[in-house]
Amino acid sequence: MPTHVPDIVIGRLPLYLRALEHLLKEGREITSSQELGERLGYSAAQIRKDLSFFGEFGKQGSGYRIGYLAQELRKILKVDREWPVVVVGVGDLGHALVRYAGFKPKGFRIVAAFDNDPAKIGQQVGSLVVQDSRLIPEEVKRLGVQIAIIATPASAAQEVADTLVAAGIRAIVNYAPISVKVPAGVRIQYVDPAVQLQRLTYYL
Amino acid sequence: MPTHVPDIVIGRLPLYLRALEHLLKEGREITSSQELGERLGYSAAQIRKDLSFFGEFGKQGSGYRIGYLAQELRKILKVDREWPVVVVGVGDLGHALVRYAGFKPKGFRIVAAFDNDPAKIGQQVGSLVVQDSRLIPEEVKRLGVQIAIIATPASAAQEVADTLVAAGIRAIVNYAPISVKVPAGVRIQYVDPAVQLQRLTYYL
DNA sequence: TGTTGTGAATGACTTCACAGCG
DNA sequence: CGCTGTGAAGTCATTCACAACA
Repeated sequence: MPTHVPDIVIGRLPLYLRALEHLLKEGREITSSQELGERLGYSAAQIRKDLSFFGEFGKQGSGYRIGYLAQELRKILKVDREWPVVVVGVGDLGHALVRYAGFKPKGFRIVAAFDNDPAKIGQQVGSLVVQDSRLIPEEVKRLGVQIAIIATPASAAQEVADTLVAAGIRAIVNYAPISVKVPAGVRIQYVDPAVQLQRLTYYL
Repeated sequence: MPTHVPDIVIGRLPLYLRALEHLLKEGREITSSQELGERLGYSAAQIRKDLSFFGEFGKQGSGYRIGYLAQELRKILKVDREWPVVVVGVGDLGHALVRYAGFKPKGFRIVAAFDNDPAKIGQQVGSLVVQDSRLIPEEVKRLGVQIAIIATPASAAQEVADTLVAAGIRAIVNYAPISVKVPAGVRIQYVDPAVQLQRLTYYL
């Protein structure tokens, strides 16, 4: 429905949702843009403006019903369902992501893990068995997966990304420390642990 | 020297540095804002403008000497040295971060790991032994650490952040799925694996 | 010629401020 | 009365476009 929503707004919505879920867990039922903003470090106006891209969710004078707004945000973000996700690269980081308990309650389930190291293929990780990377095309198609996490070394990331995209993947979170090229229409998010730290040292 | 540099510019510099290091590894000596931009998905003008906050690093007609520009960026970002870093929370994710090989070449070394779980305290992780979280204040001071990574559950993150800040930490990367309050002057970066995924589903 | 560095122009995002309504 | 939703204003970021120069 919204004509066009800036990426930067979409990027904040999961944070709003996360804060609402925490409030709910505290037993709260109503909140305000003011309170949300204080928790998250955004202005109240920012939050109201962001939400206004999608509709009217609050009540003048009282604020937002937390459960309702959370559910609306889940719908907007399409996390009112469970998305299957594959992980490629089962080193320490990939291993941790495959076992990460935080995905399930947020709408994601890791359904397959791949590696090209014969020593890792066949190993049990969480409830999954690591599969040969050569099976990515057929498994991604078979499982109907659209989302992948890359956790390989930098040297493998571009080739893995190409394979994933060819197999039908349309969204990638890349933990490998390199930028990869993907065709228009494929979204990608970067998480390089070292880059996160390097964004802080300037200020020290 | 620069009057004031927007955070968003600082946030891109580590990506420029990373791309330059990859180019160097490919044996290249010279690059251009054009080429860098194509690799990273930014406009050439963006890159030139960003660099112009800090000085003049290129040559008209030819471009940038890669090794030189990389070294200048390291100086600007203050990663032309090795920063000690502590990790709090040694679950799967913390474990992977403590052992992550990618920090060292980017200017960081994990010098201590803490957890409050008696089953984890005393365990060897990489070259470190997990210490009791109660030792954070004295260890952070003793080691002179200014940077911390939080990889605890959400429920512990605020208390851990408070302890870290009180101990002298001035920069935090928070992998816990919650926003924490820190006093002005303490910088914080968030990496919530589920949020990264939730930023993608909207577009599917 | 090719590419930088940079003011000027454009575009995008955030904040303001208040009408409107519960 | 308090808080939302939202145009308008203000601020910040990006792109343009070109002089300067190797």
